[in-house]
Amino acid sequence: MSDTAQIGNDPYHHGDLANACVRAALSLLNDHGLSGVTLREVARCINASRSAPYRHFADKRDLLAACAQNGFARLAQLAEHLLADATAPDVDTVRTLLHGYARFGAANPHLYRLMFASDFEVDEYPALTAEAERAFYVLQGAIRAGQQAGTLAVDDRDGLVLTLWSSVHGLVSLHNELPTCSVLDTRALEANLDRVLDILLPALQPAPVPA
Amino acid sequence: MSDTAQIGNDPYHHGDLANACVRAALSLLNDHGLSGVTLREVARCINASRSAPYRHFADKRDLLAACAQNGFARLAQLAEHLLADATAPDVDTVRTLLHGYARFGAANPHLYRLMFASDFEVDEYPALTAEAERAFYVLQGAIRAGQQAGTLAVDDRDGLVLTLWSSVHGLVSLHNELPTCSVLDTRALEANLDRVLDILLPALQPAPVPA
DNA sequence: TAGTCATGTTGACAGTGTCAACACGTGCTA
DNA sequence: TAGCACGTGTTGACACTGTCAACATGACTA
Repeated sequence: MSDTAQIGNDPYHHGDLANACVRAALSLLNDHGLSGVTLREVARCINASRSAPYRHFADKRDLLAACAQNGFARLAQLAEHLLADATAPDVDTVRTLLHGYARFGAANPHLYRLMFASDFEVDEYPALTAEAERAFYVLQGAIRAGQQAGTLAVDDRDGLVLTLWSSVHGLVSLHNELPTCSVLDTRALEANLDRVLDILLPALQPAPVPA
Repeated sequence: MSDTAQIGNDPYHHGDLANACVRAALSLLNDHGLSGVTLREVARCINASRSAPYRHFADKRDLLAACAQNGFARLAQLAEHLLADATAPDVDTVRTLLHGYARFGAANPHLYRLMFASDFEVDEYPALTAEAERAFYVLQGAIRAGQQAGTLAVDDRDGLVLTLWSSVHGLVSLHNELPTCSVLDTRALEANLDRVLDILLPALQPAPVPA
């Protein structure tokens, strides 16, 4: 049994239609927003017939869930990449990580909204939820590693990671959805993110070694 | 010129169809989510014809924007109510205010998503954006009043209000959209909110008077 | 009294998600 | 080697949607 799909040889059978659908949908989403993502338009983009996607996705929601999962996967990949060579993460490492997160959200506003505001039920799409966790685990793991290495302070207030996560997500969401809101003070996303992190990250700064 | 619309006397003219549309749409949104809001279904709910809403709303987006604006108005009203008899807001006042905010978001998840994730352009719907600001002004005003009254500490880190707002909004969003996410630790929204506020609000606690 | 205007209705159309029925090609099996 | 089953892609069809033009209704006004 050959598990390598043949591509291009067969004018009738596409070869990798599922991935092609996701890529086309992501492209439409990025260019024209959610309302621009149409099963028929997706099919047109990949030169397939209207209902070809139905061989690979139960319905439109199913395709959109695959797009959201792709987004979470890329977000987690980005986070992992930003931490690749940080054996002892410090405050700056965490700051860099969260800036990368924010930049991803700002660069892909429609996808970000699909990921975080499309009520895919958990039991309906467990793989999606699992993928969504990955990026969080990267942050949590980095903080734990830093704390073990002594490059990050141990903070006994157990809500710090939750607060970090909530505030960064909330800030990205506000910037994407209500960009003129006065609380944002007409500043750029990353400038505001620094304002937020200046408040939250000192708690992770290790105390200087006493003389 | 009588500005009081007569209601019910005329079987042909409705009298207050615009508000009836918003109410019906909000009800459908609450009960069946955004996909359950259909202009035709809205019209059915209020015993009007398919395209009656078009006399009061340019298109479906326009009606949805009115729903979102209604949501922001009610949110601001709630915040103002919670502050009604707080002449000198203290940390507990702020905490109560933010709990009210969170409870509203959790009680109306579909509406909350419509309010914060539906890219209504600012120049397209200036009234919506203005209404969205109101709730924020309530928080900001309360904090300033408390600082003037001495019941809240003056915090010179100018991102504190932004951090509060972002983290509460982000937390509500996470709870509504990814309720099983491990960062939420299977706790209830308001329990998690307290975890977040335990980290952020001490900065607003006035120092005890030195002996 | 006639007419103007806001408001509500009906008919129509293109576009959409979805499904059943059919077509194609690959690989297994008798 | 012949036949068949199955995964994959296509076409026809249907109900539903947003939207608009044309028309109806009734209240106010010159």
